[in-house]
Amino acid sequence: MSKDSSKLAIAAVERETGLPKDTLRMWERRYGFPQPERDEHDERLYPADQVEKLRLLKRLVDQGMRPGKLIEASIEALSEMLQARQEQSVDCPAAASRCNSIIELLRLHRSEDLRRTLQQTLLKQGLQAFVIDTLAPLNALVGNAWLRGEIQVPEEHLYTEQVQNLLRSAINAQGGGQRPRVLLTTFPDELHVLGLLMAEALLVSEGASCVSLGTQMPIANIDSAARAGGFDIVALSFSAAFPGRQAADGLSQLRAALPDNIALWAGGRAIAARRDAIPGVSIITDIRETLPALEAWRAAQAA
Amino acid sequence: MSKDSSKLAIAAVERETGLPKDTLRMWERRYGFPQPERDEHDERLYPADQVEKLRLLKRLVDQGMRPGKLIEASIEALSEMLQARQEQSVDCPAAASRCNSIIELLRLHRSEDLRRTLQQTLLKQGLQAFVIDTLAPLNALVGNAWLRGEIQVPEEHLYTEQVQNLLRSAINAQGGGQRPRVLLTTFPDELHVLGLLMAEALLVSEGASCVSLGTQMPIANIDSAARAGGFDIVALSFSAAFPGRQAADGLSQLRAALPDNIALWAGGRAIAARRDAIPGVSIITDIRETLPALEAWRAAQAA
DNA sequence: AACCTGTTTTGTCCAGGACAAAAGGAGCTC
DNA sequence: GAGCTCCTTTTGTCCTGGACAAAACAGGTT
Repeated sequence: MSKDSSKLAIAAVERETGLPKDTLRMWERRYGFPQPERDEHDERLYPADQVEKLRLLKRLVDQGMRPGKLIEASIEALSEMLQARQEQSVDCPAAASRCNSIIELLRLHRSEDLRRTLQQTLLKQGLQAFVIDTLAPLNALVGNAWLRGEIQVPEEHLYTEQVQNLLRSAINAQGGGQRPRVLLTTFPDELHVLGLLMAEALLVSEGASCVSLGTQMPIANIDSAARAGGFDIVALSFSAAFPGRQAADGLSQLRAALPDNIALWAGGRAIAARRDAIPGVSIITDIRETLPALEAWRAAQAA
Repeated sequence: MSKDSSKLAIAAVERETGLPKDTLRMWERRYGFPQPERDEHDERLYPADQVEKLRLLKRLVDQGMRPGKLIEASIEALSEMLQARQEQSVDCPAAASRCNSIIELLRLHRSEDLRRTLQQTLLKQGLQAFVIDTLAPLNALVGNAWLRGEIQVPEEHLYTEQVQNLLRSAINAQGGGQRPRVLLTTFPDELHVLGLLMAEALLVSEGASCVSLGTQMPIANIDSAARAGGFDIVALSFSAAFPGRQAADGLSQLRAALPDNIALWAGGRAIAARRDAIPGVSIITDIRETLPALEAWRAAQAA
């Protein structure tokens, strides 16, 4: 056997951890970690435990820690630091117990029960309350569990799939809609779709006419699509992991390109953290503010 | 103004074209194209027309052409070569006219009409016929139009979004299901989700119990999820763009990891092209074969 | 606290060399 | 002519080590 799949090549490590090859080499050069073995052609081979540590490092660095301070810590110490970052637990106890039982289903891979529970909760609460009071805290909990390594890739994907099925059913069932016409999408490096779908569900349920272009839309295309489609509002979504600076730059650029009569909304964690406002861009720091923002737009139009 | 956004840095070109930085530098070194300008710090700045040519080159290379033979051709010549690649048009004329009118809606960004037309077609044909006779040829046409540059990123995303909404509604409406239990997903470099959803829709409509993990699942996770969930079948989807060799390697590896009593199905263009069978893997060369394959599995179990 | 300003940290870029993996082609056999 | 093996060319990815901008930090001033 020539290949040992427990040791990964640098390209595989980039895929698995999200750390670019250049950064992996730089850390090795500067800090002495990672210290991959070499194959017979002098190419790096990363053992599984180093990849695991890199994964933890990446998560902490994305949270704002500096790699130089973390690099010597053990896997256990890094795990604990991630554990400690479970701030902002859900405030309402009823919502918390509801969410925890759902997470439990997820952890046990009880996909059919998960589907049914989500569906029943949606029917009981109605679409708007479901999105605001159940999905929003649930997303945060799943995100935290993921950061802490309590759930793995399959659980996280399963969750995303189930929620997508549910939200897209709800959105599809509404159809039509009047003003405002809203174009929803994300910037090129943003892959998370749930924030977008939650916003779309809320807006559609209030009679707005929404078109989603999904994730990863280049700025020039957002601009041209918004003009061509006669939209009133362009709404962007940013997950917690998105680099705040890049978001601010892109928003300024898009704002400059769009005509003045098209509003620009931006929502999500990456944006909420930055206090510096961008002129002409409405910042939606919490999903709850979506509907009031819609009200405000309609009121302004009536005047 | 220090930045001219019509010239892109190398990282942006990698994002826009999908060509890795290393490859961009190598082509420049070897073939003299692209020949980006440099900014004041000697960093590459790619003009928009070179980026456009790179985009066309990437598409042709993905189709199997060699970069060395194409690199000197003009943008117009490359466009024509992509035009020429519109083989395998839809055989049934009724389906063709249906599909072309849908593509026309897409091109005009008539998203609401598009949604309504798809929905009506689904109701008229029923789920199975809709997937097989409408979506499958439509996917091929949209893919070709995309390769030829007749439609842009926003149109392609809009199409994907609308079809996702529709299919996920249909899947979500069914619920439950009996044996076989099927786990659906794709390998790590595969992002296309529509093939997966189409397969899921077909299987669910015949009473199978499906769980989708979405796209991009590492092989080790597929294996563990399949064992933990008590699945009978693992079904993988490969789009036309997926490198056939990587698919074959991954399938062998997964087949070796999975216990014998879990079947492994693989479908999609990348697989259909390779005639060499992998022992223990069922190749589904056409979406139409999905339901017969299900029949066959049930018949084998009854015996 | 809010605002500058210099310093340190960190990531991305560059050049040019090397070589494995993939594709193409030539010659052979059935 | 299809299928096979072996050889050549093409192509992409990896390597090293240097450079420097951009971001984060720290310290002093208003």
